Amino acid sequence: MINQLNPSQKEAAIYLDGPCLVLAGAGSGKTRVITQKIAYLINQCGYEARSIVALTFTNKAAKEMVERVSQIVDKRLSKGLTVCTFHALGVRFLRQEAKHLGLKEHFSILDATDAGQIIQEMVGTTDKIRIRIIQQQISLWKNNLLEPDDIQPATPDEKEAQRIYRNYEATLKAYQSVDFDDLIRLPVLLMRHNEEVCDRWQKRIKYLLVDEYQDTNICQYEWVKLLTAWHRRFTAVGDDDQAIYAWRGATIENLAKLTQDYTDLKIIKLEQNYRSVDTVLNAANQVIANNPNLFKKTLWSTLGKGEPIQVISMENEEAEAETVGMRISAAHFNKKAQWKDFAVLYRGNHQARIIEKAFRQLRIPYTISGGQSFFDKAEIRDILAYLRLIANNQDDPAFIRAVTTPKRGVGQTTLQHLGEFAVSKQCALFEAIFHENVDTVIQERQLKPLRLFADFIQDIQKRAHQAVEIQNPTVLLDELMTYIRYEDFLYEHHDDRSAQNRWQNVLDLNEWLKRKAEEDDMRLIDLVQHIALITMLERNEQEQEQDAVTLSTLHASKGLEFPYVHMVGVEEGLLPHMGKEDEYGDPNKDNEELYIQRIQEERRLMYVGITRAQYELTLTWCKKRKRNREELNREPSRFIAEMGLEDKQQRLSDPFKGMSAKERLAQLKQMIQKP
DNA sequence: CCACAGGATCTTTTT
DNA sequence: GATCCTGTGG
Repeated sequence: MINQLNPSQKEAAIYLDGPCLVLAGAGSGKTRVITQKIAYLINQCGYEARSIVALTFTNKAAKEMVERVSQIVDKRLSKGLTVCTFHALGVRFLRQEAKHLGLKEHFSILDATDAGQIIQEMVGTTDKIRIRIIQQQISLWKNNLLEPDDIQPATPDEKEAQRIYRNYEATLKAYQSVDFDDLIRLPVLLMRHNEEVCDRWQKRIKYLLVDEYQDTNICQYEWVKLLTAWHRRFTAVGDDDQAIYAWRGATIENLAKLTQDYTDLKIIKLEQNYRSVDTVLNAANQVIANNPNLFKKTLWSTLGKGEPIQVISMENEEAEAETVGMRISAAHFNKKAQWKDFAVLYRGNHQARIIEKAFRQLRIPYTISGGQSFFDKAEIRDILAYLRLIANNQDDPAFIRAVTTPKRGVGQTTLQHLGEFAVSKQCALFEAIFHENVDTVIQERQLKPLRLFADFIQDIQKRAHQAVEIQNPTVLLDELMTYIRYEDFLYEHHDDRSAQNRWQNVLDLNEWLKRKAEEDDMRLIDLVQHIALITMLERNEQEQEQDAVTLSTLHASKGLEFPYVHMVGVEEGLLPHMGKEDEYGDPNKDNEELYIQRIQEERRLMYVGITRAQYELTLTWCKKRKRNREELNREPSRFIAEMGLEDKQQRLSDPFKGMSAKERLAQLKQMIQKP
């Protein structure tokens, strides 16, 4: 098995003497190295699977890795192997060590939306931009392992944010909740000042592998360092040219820091690309050459020269979507390629909508990867609020959502009274209902629906905590659905088509929960925490192998590859993306250093996009694009110039320009007949 | 005191 | 197109 690797890959896979950094260019087979290394550890070196941990950033990457490991390692031997995201390991860690942090085992995990709402109340404003800024600031502080007390506020805004941060922390504690950042931060804090816990985890993980290392933030760096401090055996795999999560606190400096912190660090470069033809690779290399880089590397491949890259200018975004669809359609028939050989990549999620519309009209099957999460849908959040409340009745946000959806005669004012009462009694909203003096603030008439609701939740709760065999999750879920009459609720509030759609989502969620509960032998309440980390509903095996064009954001496309790639909206302002000038603070003062760094990150994003293509790459940009109501004139992205496409042949204008629907169709037919 | 209907306002990227 | 916010009716 190991023999199928090239010399550098092999070296990376079998190096075990100490810390190891693998600098893996795009398409250089880094997943292969990681999976082979895991196999090597288990098959050749006698490591127990349970003592190996591999960390990724996305569930998708984790899932793929699990699959690939299972192909090369015997099932019995790979049992107990941990391959998951940083955050998922964080959940596992915190559940196990909850008591050391004054946290209950079934703490809630708040997503960004929940956190935003909490902050909104504390700031006392509806200004969404301001809330976002504060939320981001707090998140950044957390990712840099800064406690409220560590912060020396330089501006009034920062002082305000610090105040909120303190307040926010206290609120989370009261809710028995943690946010996404805490899933990494709290384990670090605990390991730092609890020797017993620290020791236990250090000895439990005998080998650690980290994927996409360039996307780690300070907190994650520290966690890796702590977890491996005892044996110092780990492999980090990354590519500084593909770092695209600085906005989330990730810092490429972590790669450099590694060389400083570990003087015996073994650095291995993977430079052979197994994915792309020369034209694609050259374009990628040319673009990224405009960025400074930490480690010099030159990608090469042996897949041949390839077709020239095409750049097409479009009149507007409708034309763009339609033309891309038609080109894909034509290529699908001409090249006898499958739909799934094509991808359309874009900067922002909102761009997907118009492409979807065009694809539906053209009858092109597609799947959207990334983008709006299944778990962000209102109906899903509703159901999850119930589950969260059942798992943790101190979760006030979940309580508020559940008790008001569907409406059961509990409104704003009642909740406000209950809230004030709960604050005075220092208890959760849910607990306040059962407080003996609650009738002093809430009239009997308002109290009745509250009590009814709380009794029901308590009943389910009691049974949900029992062992799996006694109380099947299926029974509890079905009972919950029946009690809250959610299907009726949906039909009362939406037209039939929409309601049916939403109800189907709920059924899908239920199916998923039931299946998962059975697979992993878990109780319903144990599953709730895992859901918080999942962005997309994992489809069944058959469904995910369907033949369809992939629509994806550039961010979500990392790690994927496609024979034919279209990147749309390659325009100044969109890629590189520019924030609104008048957002906050003055744009002139917006310091230059920051601007340069932002452009560099956008350039890496462009690089990621280009390197997704195996054989053919097409870039499109629009001369006009609608933004809100105004139609703006646009210019091609600077990155197009940077690719150094001198050949004028590569620059085309929309082949369907100015045509009527009928003419376009005729043109398409012609394209299909004549390659 | 509660619920709903219609209007304005967005849209970077994600665990 | 979807979510928030506001004003009006039950």
